[in-house]
Amino acid sequence: MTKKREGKTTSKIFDDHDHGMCFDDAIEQIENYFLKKNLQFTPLRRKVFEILIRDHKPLGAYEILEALGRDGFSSSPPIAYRVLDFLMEHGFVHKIQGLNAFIACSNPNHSHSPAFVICRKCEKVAEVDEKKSGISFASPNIDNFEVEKTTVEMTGVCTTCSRAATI
Amino acid sequence: MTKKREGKTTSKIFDDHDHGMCFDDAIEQIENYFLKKNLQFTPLRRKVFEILIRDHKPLGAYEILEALGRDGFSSSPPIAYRVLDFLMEHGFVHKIQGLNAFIACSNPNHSHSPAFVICRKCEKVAEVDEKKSGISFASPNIDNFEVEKTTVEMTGVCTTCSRAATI
DNA sequence: TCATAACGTGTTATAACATAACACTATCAG
DNA sequence: CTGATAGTGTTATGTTATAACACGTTATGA
Repeated sequence: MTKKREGKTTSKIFDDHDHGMCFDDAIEQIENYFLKKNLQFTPLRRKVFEILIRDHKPLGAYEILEALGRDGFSSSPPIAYRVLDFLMEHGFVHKIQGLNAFIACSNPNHSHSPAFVICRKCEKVAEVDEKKSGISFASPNIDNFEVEKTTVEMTGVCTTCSRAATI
Repeated sequence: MTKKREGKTTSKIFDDHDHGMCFDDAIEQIENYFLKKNLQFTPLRRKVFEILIRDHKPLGAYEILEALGRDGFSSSPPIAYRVLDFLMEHGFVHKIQGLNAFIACSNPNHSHSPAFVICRKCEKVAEVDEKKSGISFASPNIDNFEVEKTTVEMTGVCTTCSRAATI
């Protein structure tokens, strides 16, 4: 058994969306995207994305592999890593560095450099928009260094977990 | 042999400091800090810090272990991880999540939430000040979520590496 | 039509990163 | 002297990620 990655929270940023909506929308969006780009949205790729969007929480590669195995797919490590790399390239999945875990993108429709809010107790993660969250990178270029990718993760304790701790 | 982590750059942010100065200063600062806090700056802890500040580049835990071994210290994994945890707790070492590597802090004297600029070719890393770099977290609290720790890493290609590629 | 190249999936093996659990010593407060 | 704490050491193992190669399918195009 791997490390637990579960929990609940009522903090607004963690669940301010209709998840049924989110799931259907996301599938449709990703289908259209790959159709338009002439890329294959194969059963394996679809399944991996569904596993991630279903729970809408970060999953480790080996958790994804277990889920694949349960659903009759091959479950040797390169399977998951390859598909995850592919989905990340196209912005439908992000890696949470602080958890060595992967999460489906919440805003695949607009290009963005996402920031993540992570509860270190329940490990729930919210993807927040740069603008909404008040995070900003004032200068995209730092001293002629061309930034290609930014990782922003904010770790703390969500309201639910902090309330639970003081009861 | 582990992955290579070396390279050169002339990008200003990567070497706008006097390294000899930096080394001596850093050692003095950390000594004073632990003295003041009544914490032990043991030979092992000193050595790990020296290894990191010497090169002033990110090193993996196992690279640090090799260096420890060469210098006559024990080199089983927990040795490095424990000392690194200790030094990180006190802000003298940071972990670069994107590289699974550790680097000596460039500004141990003032509390800060550091941001890192990482060249994905030479893997050189610069620690930049939030203010100087134009990075800012406009709101420390997001929807009642108390942020305890932020990870900010910007990956790209430094001027030296991008010049080398086009020649 | 038959190479051959590109892609997607599959396999085995191994590398790279990190921690658990316990042992031993030294130091220090009571 | 005794027990608690801190620091280091050890063995073993857990967790995350990639290398290298095999095989089938599909598209290209000489």
